[in-house]
Amino acid sequence: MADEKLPTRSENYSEWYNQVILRSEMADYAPVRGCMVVRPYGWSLWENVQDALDRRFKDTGHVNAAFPLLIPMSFLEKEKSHVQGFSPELAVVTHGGGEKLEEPLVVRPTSETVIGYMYSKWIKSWRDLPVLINQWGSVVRWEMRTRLFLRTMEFFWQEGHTAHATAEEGLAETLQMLNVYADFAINEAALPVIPGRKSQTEKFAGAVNSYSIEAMMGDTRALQSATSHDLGQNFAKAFEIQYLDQSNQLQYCWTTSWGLSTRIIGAIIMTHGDDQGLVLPPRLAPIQAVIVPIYRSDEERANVMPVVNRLRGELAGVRLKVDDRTGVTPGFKFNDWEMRGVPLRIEVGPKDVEKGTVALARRDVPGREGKQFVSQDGLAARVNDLLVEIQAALLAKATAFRDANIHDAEDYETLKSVVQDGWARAWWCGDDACEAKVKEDTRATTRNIPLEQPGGTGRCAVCG
RNA sequence: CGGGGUGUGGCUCAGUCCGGCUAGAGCACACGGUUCGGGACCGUGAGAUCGGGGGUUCAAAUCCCCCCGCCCCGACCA
Repeated sequence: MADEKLPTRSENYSEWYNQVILRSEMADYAPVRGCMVVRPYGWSLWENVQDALDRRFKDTGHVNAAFPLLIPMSFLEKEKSHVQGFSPELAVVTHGGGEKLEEPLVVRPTSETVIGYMYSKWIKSWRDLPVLINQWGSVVRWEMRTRLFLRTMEFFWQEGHTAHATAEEGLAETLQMLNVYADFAINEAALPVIPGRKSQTEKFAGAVNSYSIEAMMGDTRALQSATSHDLGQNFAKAFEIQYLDQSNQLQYCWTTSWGLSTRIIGAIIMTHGDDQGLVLPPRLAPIQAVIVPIYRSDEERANVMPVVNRLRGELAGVRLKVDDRTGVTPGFKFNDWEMRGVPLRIEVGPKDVEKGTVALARRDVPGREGKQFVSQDGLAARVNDLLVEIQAALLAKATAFRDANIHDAEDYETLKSVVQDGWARAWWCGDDACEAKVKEDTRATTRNIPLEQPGGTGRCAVCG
């Protein structure tokens, strides 16, 4: 709880981002460089993310399971492009039980290989398909540069791995889960993401095609917020995941994988946060509303607390915190909860007790304009309505910001200038050379190819 | 790994160029009092092998040599 003001978002975005995380007590630096400790407040947000996703996974027929952390090196080597893509960032265990291991083990950077190995044992018949399994856990990638939540060496995520009988089913699964992510991002996290397909150079190591949802951060940079991969038969062939079809023919399965990580928390912070700190979408916020009782004397306290306790009871359906800390002033508490992004603050003081009111302050509208005095009667209904309203307002604001920073580029000059401070939406012929040229000239990368095409000329903005 | 910075109580830093007495400040922390509707104030107190090692000197946070850590930019990426 530092007393100093945050750096403003516009003045130093990355410093602002770090300070918001540290001061809101979401996470902390670990003793190992590049790693992160997720503190209870941050983890609580992650649990809400997990719940929202798990509901969706179960609705689409998936079940959870757990696979091992350590994977024999030889497993990764079975899929050529997979090992090529991941080998530079592997953490490798060479010793165990005080002795050098015959075969090194890698700490999983992702689990396609072990899961593929298990699937090959489990799947024998078309009756076994589809296999729809998800795992919650953490993975390790030896990143060169790290940032809290956005890119740490160990990160928490879920990874779904499915096996199907046909290419069509595999693709349908890939797109279904992409849509699940988009639905989650938009409706739970209030992130107006754009779902689409990655270019061939940007796709996952070992995939036929990768799909992603891309979100725009407050500095207009893009953040890949979840991915869904159509693995074709690449992993099925590497691990011999085969089944007998109805005509007794041996067939390779078609597999998919999809994942969403704690990076989404970074996305939420960067998208919604402001100069006062975090702004959390009500549907995911660990604390949706905080009651700050205000009193000076024991007598005032005796008048205020019964009202606070009554309101606490009435707000039973809301994730609520009553801040009864002594020794800090109400003004301090206001700022403290704003830093933590709590969507609604309810102030109850002696004047409110007298008038039968409370002060209601919404986090997404800074300053006085976000504060109103309302009757204690019907407070629960009003709070619930406001939480819905705030959720919608955050999405609307982020959508407006995103759209204001996406520019159509029909020719190369326009494209080059537009990507300096926003996203360009441009036609592309699909050629790697054009993609490389853009990256060379502007350092901008292709993000994804939206599933819904935007119209326009249909002529490549790079090569004409 | 390349380029640029930086290392001094828990945090942010001053002091280093030009060596000098007991290493300072603000915040945070503990206790007491006054406060309390937008980050309170006063007093008292605790807390530091000045990143590590070596050297020069009567004397080193400060000068010299070696090592280490961390931060930012680039290559990599959920």
